[in-house]
Formats: sequence, C-alpha cells, structure tokens
Amino acid sequence: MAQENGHLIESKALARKLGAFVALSDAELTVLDGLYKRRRSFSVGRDLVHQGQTEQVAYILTSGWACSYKILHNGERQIVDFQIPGDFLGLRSILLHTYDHSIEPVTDIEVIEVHLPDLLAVFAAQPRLATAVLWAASRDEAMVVEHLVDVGRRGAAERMAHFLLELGARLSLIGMGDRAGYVCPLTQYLLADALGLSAVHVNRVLRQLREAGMVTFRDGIVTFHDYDRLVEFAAFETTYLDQVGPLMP
Amino acid sequence: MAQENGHLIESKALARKLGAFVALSDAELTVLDGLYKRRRSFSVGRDLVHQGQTEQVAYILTSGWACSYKILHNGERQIVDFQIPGDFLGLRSILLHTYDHSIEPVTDIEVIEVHLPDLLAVFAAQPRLATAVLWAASRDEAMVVEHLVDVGRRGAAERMAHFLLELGARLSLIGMGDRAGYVCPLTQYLLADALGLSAVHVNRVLRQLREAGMVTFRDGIVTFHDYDRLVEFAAFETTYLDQVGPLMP
DNA sequence: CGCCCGCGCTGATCGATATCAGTTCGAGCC
DNA sequence: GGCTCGAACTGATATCGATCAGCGCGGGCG
Repeated sequence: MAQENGHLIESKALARKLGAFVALSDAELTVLDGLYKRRRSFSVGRDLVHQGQTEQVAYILTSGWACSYKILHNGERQIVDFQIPGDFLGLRSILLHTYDHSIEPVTDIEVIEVHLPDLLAVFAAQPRLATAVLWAASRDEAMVVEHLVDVGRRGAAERMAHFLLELGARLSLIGMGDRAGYVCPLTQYLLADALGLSAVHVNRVLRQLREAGMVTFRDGIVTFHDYDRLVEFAAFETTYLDQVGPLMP
Repeated sequence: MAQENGHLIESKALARKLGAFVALSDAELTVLDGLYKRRRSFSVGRDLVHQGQTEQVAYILTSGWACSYKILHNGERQIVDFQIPGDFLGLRSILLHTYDHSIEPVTDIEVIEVHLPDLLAVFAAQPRLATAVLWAASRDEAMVVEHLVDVGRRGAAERMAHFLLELGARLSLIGMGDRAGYVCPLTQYLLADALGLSAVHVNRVLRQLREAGMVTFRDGIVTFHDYDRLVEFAAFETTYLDQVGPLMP
C-alpha cells in the first residue's frame, strides 16, 4: 500500500513534466507507470555510471541530487549539469550506446532503473510518449546550451549569479524553491567544477555577491536578497525553462 | 527529373544519418521523403531565425554551412554549434515552442523547411522515426556537451585543436574531409565566437599549432600535418561521434 | 585607377582568474 | 580532550588571454 503510494507520487513527477508538453491519456499514463519497476539507491560519492560504460541502463531520479560530468586527461573535470528529482539520468547515453560521461550522486539518492528495451517498448506502444521524451531531451539540451554560454562568455560573478538563478527556477518547478531561496547541497568545489572556475575563486565570487547584497550561499542555503537586481545583473532570461501549455492536445 | 534526383540525393543524407541508428524500412523511407517539400535558399549574413521567434519551423541543411548562436546583453555572442549538410537546424526550438538562439548562414546555403505538424505527423505514422530523431538529437547534445568541456576546462590551444579535430570527424562522416584535412569556410572571428576567445588570440593560437607542425588553417583549408600528435595534444576521443550499428533492427 | 573594407596578422600592455600557501572552524573519532 | 579531515575562507604571486593599437594585403566598387 505504501509501496503503491510511492509509485504514484514518484511517477507523477515525470508524468507532470511530460504532461506539460503533451496532454497524456490514461492509457499513456498506464504505460508510463509500467517503467517504475526497479527501484535503487546510491550513496554519495559512488558513481552510478562511468564514462565509457556500455551498459544500456538509464535512471529517473526520484529523490536527492546528482551531477553528470566529464573527466579530462589532466585530472580536471567539468560538471555538465546537476540533476534534481524528476530528471532523467543518462537518457542521451543509452541511445548513443555508450556513456560519454559519468554520473555521481551529490547526496544519497533514490532512482528508478530504466532499460533501453523497456523504453523502446513504451515508445512503440504509445508513440506520443516518444515525442514527449524528445521534448524533455530538448529541454535538457537547452540548459546545456545556456551553460555553455555561461562558461564561454560571462565573467565569473555573472556566471555564478546566472547559475544560482537557473537552479532556483528549476527547483521552483518541482516545489523545492522560490524567489526567497532554496536548500542547496552543493559544495564550493562542485560549483567550481560546474562553472569552470577554481574553488578559491568561487569563494571570492560568492563573497562579492553577498557583499553586493544580491545573494547569500551559506550553510547549504541559497538566499536571494534582491532577486530583481540579481536577475538584472546576470541578464537571466527564463524563456528556455518556461513550460508553455501542451502542444499536442 | 533533375528535381526528382535532387530529392533522392538530399533525402539520402538524413536517411543515412538516421539509418545508422534504426534500420529504416521502405515505408519509413517514403514517409521521411515526404518531408522534402519546401526548398529554400539563404545567403550569408541573413539570419534564418532569430532568438525569441515563435514561428514553428525548422530546417534540414542540404548544402553549405550555418551556425547557431546566442547574443548576450553586452553584444558579445557565443556560437553554440556549426551545422554542415545533413544536420537539423532548430529541431530543439520547434519542440520548445520558442527559439532560444539565432541561426546564421556561414556560406550561402540551401535548406528544406520542416513544420512542426509535418514532423509530428511523421512520428505518428512511423513511430520508429521518432526514436531515430531522438537519437539524432542526442548526438547533437553530445557535441554541445563536448563543446562545453572544451570551453570550460581546456586551454586555448587544446581547445582549438580539439575543435578542428571534431569538425574534421564530422565532415568525414559525410565525405567532406579526411585525416589529411578539409575545406573550411570559417573566419577567425567565427572561431573566436565559438571557442570563447578573442579573434586576436585565435590568430596566435593558430600560429602556435602551425609552428608546432600539427595543423595549418590557411586560405580556408585545414591541413593536418601530424594527425596523431594533434589527437594526443587535444586529448581527442571520438566515442561520442562514433556511429555504431543500428540498435533497432 | 584608387579607395575602402574585411580579414589575417603582430607587439605591448592590462586585467581577470589560477595557483600557491596557508588559517579557521566544526564534525567525527580514538 | 586531542587528532584528523573536509569545507570555507584569505593574501600574495603568477599566468593566460583580453584589449589596445596598429600593419599588410587582396577584392570589390566608385
């Protein structure tokens, strides 16, 4: 019974996300629900998947935070994206047959395991779900693109501001944040690897933003002091995150 | 008749690309071919689509080069990716309902116009094509991710080397390049906007690579002098570009 | 023909961020 | 209580790439 409820609550996160693009029928929801079979847990620090791995498995994150990253020859790493509940982990990679990145839990996490044949079966049974997943993948790509712009063309402070705002917007969509702030388990080292900065500089930049009265990130909590000025400073635009109404009724 | 042939040749580029993921049936090929209706041309410098535009149209590039980019408040821009024949233009954006970037021809180009309803109709008629397009989108995303790593964590010279190698690999797949080199219409300004460098520094870095005897980019031609050493220097890995055999027979 | 103008190219200087080398603080553990 | 360890934090110095300020060349055009 509790298990049943767990199912419903968790599958809702994904269903709600996809439902924002295509209005899902009962039949489609049922098929989607069929994916929620293998539940697994991972603890912080132990990679879910590793760069180069060819095992064809992806995950749907149901609780906790994760990050996907690439390791370079010289040992440095670039974090590509953080994932929060409701997000896919490794969707791109099962289709490409090989993981081109690693995925690490940032906190202890709970996931649902999804195998490629299951996913393809879902697409075959309910073709509109394939379109919906394509939409979700496009949304992920849009975030990576924005991240690229961040790293390529914005100064360290704007970059940090933009990142904190984007994260806040994403968390707001799943009810884990608002314009006041949010709880954030990321360390300054993780921020550095994500933003292409050194951990030392992350620290200085956070101080700048704090002293400017715009945002404070301390003790795992991000607090927006002056949301509008921060948005202005970071030139933050939300179009790429907006959930417009369903395109396919 | 010539028109007919043009159809066949052009649709082959996309069909071959998608066929690398799913083996396409005659019925699927026919439906795919139905997309090739509206042919259009654009000349260099005139944007195909502009950031913020909500018109639901995408393109398939049949000849020439294009680039997609974002403009920042301060006037700088970041080029996200270059597109070569066979690539989609704006696929992500029609699904997201709004263009989050602009697309500009780098040379005079020829494209096929694709409207969202047509695409959705194709998916409905032949569901496996939706999966195939999802795969193509994943491949594009993998390239953006690699680009992000480039800009975030590699020095200017490695970045340039990596970029030239990746472009070469992509061109090889469509028969427009090999390990010796390729024809490349990009200016140093375009390279700068893509790599997050200044045009001045692009020039210096190209000189370094040339003087190191690894690669020369001059008069619109990229020539690899020592391919293996360049691969080593750039820590270039092709896994994310490899076309493995069809996953869905 | 001569004039621009875009593109490639270069030296000198400046500035943002990395790197090095620490300190402090709190949590867990013997 | 003292030890260790990880995260946050800081000052001093080094470095990479930006910026400024130019030159040369070839092609298009008045």
